[in-house]
Amino acid sequence: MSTDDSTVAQRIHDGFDRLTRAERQLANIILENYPVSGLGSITALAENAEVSTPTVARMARKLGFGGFPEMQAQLRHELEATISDPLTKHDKWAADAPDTHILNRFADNVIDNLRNTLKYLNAAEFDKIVALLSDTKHTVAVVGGRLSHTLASYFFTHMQMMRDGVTLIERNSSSWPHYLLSLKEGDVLVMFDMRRYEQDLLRFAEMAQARGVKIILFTDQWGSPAGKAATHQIHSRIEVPSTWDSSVVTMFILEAIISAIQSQSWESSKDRIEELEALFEKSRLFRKFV
Amino acid sequence: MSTDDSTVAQRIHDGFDRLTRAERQLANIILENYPVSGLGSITALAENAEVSTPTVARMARKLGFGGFPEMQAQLRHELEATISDPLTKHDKWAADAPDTHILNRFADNVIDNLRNTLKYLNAAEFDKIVALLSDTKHTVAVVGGRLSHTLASYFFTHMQMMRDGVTLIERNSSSWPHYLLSLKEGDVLVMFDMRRYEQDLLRFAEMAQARGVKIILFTDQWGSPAGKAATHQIHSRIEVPSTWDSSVVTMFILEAIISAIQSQSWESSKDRIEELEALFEKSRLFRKFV
DNA sequence: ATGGTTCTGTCAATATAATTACACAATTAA
DNA sequence: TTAATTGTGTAATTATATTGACAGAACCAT
Repeated sequence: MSTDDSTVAQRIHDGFDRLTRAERQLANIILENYPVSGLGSITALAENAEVSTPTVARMARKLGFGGFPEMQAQLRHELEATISDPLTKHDKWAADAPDTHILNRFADNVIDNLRNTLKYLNAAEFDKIVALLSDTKHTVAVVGGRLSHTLASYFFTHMQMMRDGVTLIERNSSSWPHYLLSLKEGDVLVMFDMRRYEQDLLRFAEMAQARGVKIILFTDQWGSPAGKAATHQIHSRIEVPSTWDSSVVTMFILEAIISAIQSQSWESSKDRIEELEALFEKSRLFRKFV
Repeated sequence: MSTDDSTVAQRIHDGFDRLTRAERQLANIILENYPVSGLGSITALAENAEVSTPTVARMARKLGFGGFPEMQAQLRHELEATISDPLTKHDKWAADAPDTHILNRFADNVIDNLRNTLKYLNAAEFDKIVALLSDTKHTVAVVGGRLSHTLASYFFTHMQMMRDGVTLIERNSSSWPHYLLSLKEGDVLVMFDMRRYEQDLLRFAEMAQARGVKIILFTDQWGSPAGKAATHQIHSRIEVPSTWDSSVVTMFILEAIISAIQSQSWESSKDRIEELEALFEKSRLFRKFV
């Protein structure tokens, strides 16, 4: 009996002549709503095709499977191939390196992370976040954890170029109460808290929430405990073949947000940016190196 | 409990905040390969998510189903709808947003950047960079420009966890001569210089090169002038539909490098990292907030 | 640190699914 | 028509999946 990996549909077609009356009846039901009808229990399938369960089991054998569960596993396997995005199946990224090279494995993984993050990211919520951050009537404070401080800093740098009233909260939590004092009701706190969630950030979030501050939380797929206090949160997929987690997807979202804010407030920020560029030009003169 | 007919994915998202740690872990596995991973037995799913079977059953209840089989039936039902609906497209990133939404445009663009960057990235050179950075006989200094300082800082933070002799050079270029003094022949300088290349960085690179320092330069597709002085350089694609450039691809390569260094020097860095983690645990006690 | 609370896994019980054995039905060849 | 053959369903058996009870672990507030 063939133990190849051809699809169930293929096997049914190839072996159709050898099938008996009841089996053909069953085969047609399977093909009719393929492959979903084959994914329930053997009993359900048998009832659906109006044959007995042993008929189903026998046919699975006849098609070369060890039994019904084996055939079902094959169906699931096929389904997976059908459903997954062809983009992720891009076989190689760095052409001159083997598939197993870290660059290729990393690339597959990151794309997968991005895809799964975006699949479940709510676009309406994204837009709300952009609106909140564009609103210059309220100040924006940015805070990050041990490893995510860099993301906070990256975001801050760009925000600062676009608008007034943006603060980067220092890494050292002993100074946080001071920052808290200056946050008023309606102000916005952008927080980063990834795996190995930090106590201090949770406390900070709770206290900020108590003051009526709106919190935008960037966290991972499992969710920081600070989520309880957050107005909006974005979950990024962060797992990669590494000892550490990946910030790539979060960075991606930050950039998309920055871009959205920018295009939304282009008129008001255009001058600001030009002015800023001019200042940098000028300051360069002072910084003659050596 | 709601007995509506919303999708499992929907329910997971709506109820995510109410889910516990193990449940979130499970939820992510379900969403990761949706809906296929949920179509096997409860046992298989539990193993896949590394939780116990009762956790799976409990979550199904929590999401408003009568039990696991009921949830599974819903998954099959959804699948049927998805498969028979020819309009379901898999070529969108954020499914609930229009093609023209910034998230989708950004995603297309970033993937393109990644693809083109990797296409022209030399794997052998990548490996040489990894080897250079793994070599603890020489020190590593990291320096960035106005906007790329965050990348420098991100890289530094991770390098510091893996090995000794890593320095982050401050943003302010007036102090750079001091850093230069401590760089000896054979030492490694990691430099970031993207579009709007900075004079100071170029000078710094030249002087470092004169001292026999090996320079690893991260730059954009057009190449920083500091490339003349660099031993190795990596060009990332940085253009996106935004006023600013994207750091996503560079971040990706940094993480791949970090991962490669890590797995190469796992034996020697394992203890270091454990020790570090222990120290962080301890210091947490001092950091009681408020 | 400590006691209370919530979470989560192990194990046992129960329910369901899948297979086997077998008897009868249908089909075919003489 | 009838004996042989093949096909099919029922019922029993076995295997597997699912759920429930509980106890230890983790977490949280004090």
